[in-house]
Amino acid sequence: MKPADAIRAELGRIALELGAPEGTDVVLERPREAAHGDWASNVALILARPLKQKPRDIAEKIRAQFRAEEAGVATVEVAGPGFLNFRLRPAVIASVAGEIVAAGESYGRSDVGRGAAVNVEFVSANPTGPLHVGHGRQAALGDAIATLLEHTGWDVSREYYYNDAGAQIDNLAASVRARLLEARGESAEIPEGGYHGEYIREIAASFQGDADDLAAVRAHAVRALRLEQDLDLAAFGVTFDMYFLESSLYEEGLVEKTVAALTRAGKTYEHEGALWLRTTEFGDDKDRVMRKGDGTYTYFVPDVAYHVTKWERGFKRAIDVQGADHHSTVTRVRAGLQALGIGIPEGYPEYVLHQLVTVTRGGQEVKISKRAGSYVTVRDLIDEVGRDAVRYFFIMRKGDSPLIFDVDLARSQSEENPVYYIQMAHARMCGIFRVGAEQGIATAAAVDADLSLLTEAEEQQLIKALEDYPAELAGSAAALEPQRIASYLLETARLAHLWYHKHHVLGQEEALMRARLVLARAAQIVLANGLSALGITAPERM
RNA sequence: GCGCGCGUAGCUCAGUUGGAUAGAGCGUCUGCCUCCGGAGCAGAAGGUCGUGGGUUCGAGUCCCGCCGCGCGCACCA
Repeated sequence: MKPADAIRAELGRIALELGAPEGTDVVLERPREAAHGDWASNVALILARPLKQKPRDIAEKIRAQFRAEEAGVATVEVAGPGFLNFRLRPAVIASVAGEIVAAGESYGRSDVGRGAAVNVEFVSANPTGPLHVGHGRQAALGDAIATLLEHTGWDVSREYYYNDAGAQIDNLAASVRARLLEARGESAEIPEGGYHGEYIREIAASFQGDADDLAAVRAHAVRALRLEQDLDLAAFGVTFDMYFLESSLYEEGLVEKTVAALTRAGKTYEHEGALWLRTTEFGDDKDRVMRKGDGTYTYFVPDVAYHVTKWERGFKRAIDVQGADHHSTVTRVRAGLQALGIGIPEGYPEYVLHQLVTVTRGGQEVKISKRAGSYVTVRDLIDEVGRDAVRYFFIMRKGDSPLIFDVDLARSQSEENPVYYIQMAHARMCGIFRVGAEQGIATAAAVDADLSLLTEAEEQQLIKALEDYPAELAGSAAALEPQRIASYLLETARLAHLWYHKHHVLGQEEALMRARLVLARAAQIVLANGLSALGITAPERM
């Protein structure tokens, strides 16, 4: 049993004895001030109201009844308005290092998801050009969220939705055709809203067939760009379980079927030649057109049909990672799903929206890529700074905030670069074992070492951080916020560097060295597990 | 104008879902150090958490108003 669990159990027992209501949540947290101990609890403050007593009086009673010895606690203090501060025996803290080494790769994982199926949809770019940095942010966020969910017991399916049926695909086809005609010596204009990038010329050049056969041009262009995007994703190391084509919704009649179901449910009406959905019944500020006067559907209708398939495919949760410029779809898609009245939960799907990405080099904003013309591509970034740095930078800020991608910092091999700093901490831990082996020292991180020797302040601090990893992972996954793990890793790396610089492992007296080897291994494991949850490699040397 | 998001140290940002005296890195200042791996360590200065109210034992965190910035407001996607 972990130290915190022992305290929690003891607090729970006493709370019940004092007459606390059933289900009182005993919360333990890390005090901000080190002077306040290793763990603190606010139970006494929580119980003040139901017990109709002063918080400090309750705290005193709890302190009096607390069996410190059994819980591994050295001191219990009542502080401030009624907090209980606990200080653990150093040996109890140190013992955690052994548990981490014993758990290894599985350390930090949990089973809160109980194997339930979750669909995580991300990137979902239109096949009209190479992936841009916004897609990159989605790829990094989506993949990390998916992995975090896997590490907390969910059965995750990564999905990519190709909008291959809309007007923008017509623009793509027309753009390529314009280049084809141009090559044939005819004057041709890229249409309004068309695509001007260099890649359009490349696609035109690789087209073999009749330039007047627009359907063939279109099919060729979509195929070429899907391939292109696959290469972008491969370079990023992201793989999907499912690629879903918007066009298949039409081919299989699912759009029609959804419209019919909505009509049958009585949630639609005809007005001025169009078919409307009563989205105002579900929180929208005005009703929305589903079928336009020309008989075609507005974009959110296939989106609703698509999400119905997610539900019908058995996904208890669906998470969509999108740019914040799409936030207007949230209400509409959810409204459509609710209007169907088929038991889909209200918050389905969940959305993770992110703000814009700005790329800077030398302090100046970079806007242009050679091939894409008007925007920086994911591939440009990966080629320049590497996959790991791109991933870390894209998730180190919460999605709600705009992201500035500093290329100079991302490629820098210095400790100012957070990715480098974290990976370096991992490599250093590995280095201890490598150098030890080279010197012929037995460096097995044996869990039977006497861990009570790990009493230095830096050691205790590092171990406490390592102990927090499972809770950080669970919190990060629950909130769908990978940046928490990014921050956590940075702080943990800092503590690992600090310890490494101050206290040597190799060359110490045997028993102490054996204990420190366990700590080095524990730190290595946590850093590696955390990096892997973010889709970043943990090099053994750099 | 309406909707969503953001506003925390000179700069870049954390802030564990409402806890105690709001933190880190960079930069600045002072003093050490040259170690398994490229520098690091100790300390200092730096804040009205945009602003004004509210909720309560307690607010950076929740609610309302205002200011500023971003995004979206189509029978486009």
